[in-house]
Amino acid sequence: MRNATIRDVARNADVSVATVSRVFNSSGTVSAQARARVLAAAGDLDYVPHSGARSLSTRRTDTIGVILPDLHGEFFSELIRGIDLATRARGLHLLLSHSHGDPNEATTVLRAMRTRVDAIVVMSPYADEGVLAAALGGRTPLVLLGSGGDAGGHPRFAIDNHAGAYAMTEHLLGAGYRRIAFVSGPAGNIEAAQRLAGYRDALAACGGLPEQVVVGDFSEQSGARAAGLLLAGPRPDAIFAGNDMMAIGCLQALREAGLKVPDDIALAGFDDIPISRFLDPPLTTVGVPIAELGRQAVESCAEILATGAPGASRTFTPELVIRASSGATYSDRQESRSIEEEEART
Amino acid sequence: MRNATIRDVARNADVSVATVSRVFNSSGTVSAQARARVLAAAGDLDYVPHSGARSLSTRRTDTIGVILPDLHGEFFSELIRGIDLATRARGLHLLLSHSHGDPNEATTVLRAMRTRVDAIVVMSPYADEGVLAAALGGRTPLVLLGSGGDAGGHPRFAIDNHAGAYAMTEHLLGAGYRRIAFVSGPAGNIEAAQRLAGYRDALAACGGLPEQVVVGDFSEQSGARAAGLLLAGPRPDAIFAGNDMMAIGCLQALREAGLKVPDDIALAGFDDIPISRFLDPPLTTVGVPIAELGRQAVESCAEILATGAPGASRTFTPELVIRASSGATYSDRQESRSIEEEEART
DNA sequence: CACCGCAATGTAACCGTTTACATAAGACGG
DNA sequence: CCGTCTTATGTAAACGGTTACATTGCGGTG
Repeated sequence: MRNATIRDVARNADVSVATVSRVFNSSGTVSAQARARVLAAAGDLDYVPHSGARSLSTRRTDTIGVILPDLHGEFFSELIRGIDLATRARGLHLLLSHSHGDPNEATTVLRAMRTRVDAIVVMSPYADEGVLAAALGGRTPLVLLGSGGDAGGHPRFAIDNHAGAYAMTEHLLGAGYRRIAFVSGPAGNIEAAQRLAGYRDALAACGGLPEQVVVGDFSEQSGARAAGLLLAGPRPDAIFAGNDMMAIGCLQALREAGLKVPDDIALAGFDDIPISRFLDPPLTTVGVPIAELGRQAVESCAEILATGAPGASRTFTPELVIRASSGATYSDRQESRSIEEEEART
Repeated sequence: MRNATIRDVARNADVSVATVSRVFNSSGTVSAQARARVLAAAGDLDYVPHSGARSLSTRRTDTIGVILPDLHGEFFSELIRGIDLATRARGLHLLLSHSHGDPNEATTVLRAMRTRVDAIVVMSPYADEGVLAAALGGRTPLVLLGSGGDAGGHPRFAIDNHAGAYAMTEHLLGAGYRRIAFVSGPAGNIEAAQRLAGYRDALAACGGLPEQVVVGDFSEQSGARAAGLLLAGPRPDAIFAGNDMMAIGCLQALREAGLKVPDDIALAGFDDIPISRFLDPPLTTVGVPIAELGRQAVESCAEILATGAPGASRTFTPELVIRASSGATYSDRQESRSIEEEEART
């Protein structure tokens, strides 16, 4: 009940193993008759080439490894969806893992993945890229997802968090809000820091309006907690949450406190995860092309594998998605989603 | 710049390859000195065993393959999270793919995965299990996730959709609603059919109340569409959506129609995805231990790999999660989540 | 002191592919 | 009718591990 090997197929088809291999790889030349016999024999034996043996001799695995910081919530399911789409389109497999912020853990995961994949996509908003690259021994191509420190020559696909947060803050200011609070992502998280900076800079540019910041951890729970804290002090007239999940938490806390959004207090998020538009009120947020980000990271891997050289990095400038929660004109339907992009060599 | 091999390590540590292998596999006996030299040499050379070579000789890949029908939404991200947790805990890798309902596609995906994994978890609410098993040639252990036809001896981890839907319908009846509409999942989807049957049977048991069914496809959009249709006809006093995503779509459509939930119309969902409790009003739904389902499927794979024999199937009896959307007492906080389970040999 | 048992280690076959190279068989022009 | 080219095919050596089996050295025993 052993699995059939290429030799079994060769024997049954009355050809050599080389011919069978050629048929399965569409390489070299094979006569029509031989090909037919091989395929028939392979079908009979239910032959599938052993991927380990193949990768041993070709030094390829046709697999892309993906390491994400977390797997909670819709952001990551969108990201995985985009990644899966791209790998499928290219006939690649997808090996998935996650790692929390801990660089040691990330290193372990990377090393374990190293020999099983041809390239790795890492989203690590904490760890130093140098550490990551070192864990790979410089041999496995690496593509970075999300903002971070120096990319060290690896392609990076990120969004311009500062610009997004700046634009959103400007939008809220433009709508007349003056006491805008910000619910930040966790300390040490680079994306979170950039969003916070965008918010701060926009306030500063507007005559130095006072800031009000509460730190969360990107989860719904922390958003609810943050809203609670904000309501306890001098009440802001708008809350800008560092991501949509926290905005959802805020929304719930505000509701429980008996406040109407946006009448009593405006609310905005960041990411534009799919549910945002289904909230009540629909959430004004910063539109991030999540799935597209994943897709391009995989394409970039494929490019490295094909050409041998790392391709260009790309920073997406996110677009405001104005919905009812910020009190502005309800314009959910317009949502053009024409993503501006900006090319940049690292 | 070749990757270091076991022979390089052996040479540098002045031992044989067998000793190096023993160190890396904690097998056989190795003296403390030899072990130290091997580890030092391996560190110097940044040696990582080639997984292809290893799988070629051990016939193991230490990888679990997972095939899901879709990757949209929070249900799947929860499922993947549970699966990832379990694989990590066991030192296994996770190869992920998805396939739509099409059995041919599922077969292709399965065959492509076959040699790369030790066992496969498949969630396929459409395809015939026989087809799946055939694609594997009976050699790769298979664990099924979700309801379906005959499992053919493979462990199956599912929830009792009928019981869940029946209980929810009873709950709505108990709350006084009499014109309860059901938004069903797509035709041909077994889980959807079971939920529909549960709804029907509960109505029948209650003196044969009239049913009102609209077919959706488990997406938010289809939920919104369904609610639109229901509002066009004789208006129900409660809507029971076949999953939470469609309930979210319904919620939005109802809101746009100017109806208050639950005052004007009650609403219930199925799955208890994490966001459900953050909706306005919080959604009454059928609690499914999503991540746990994924976790157990992986554990079952591990069991097969360890013992060689397929373990027991398990059907989870879901629990009602009563929140405000059904108009009953607001009891979100209680949510005990003590999952009843039911053992069953297939 | 011969012998046994055991711990530590080495040797080499094998796992299932790919592929460089060799070979064979026609086809064809001269 | 013979080189030469082309096309089709076969042979065997990698690829990098694991592991059965052989070997060595040593302490303990009768």
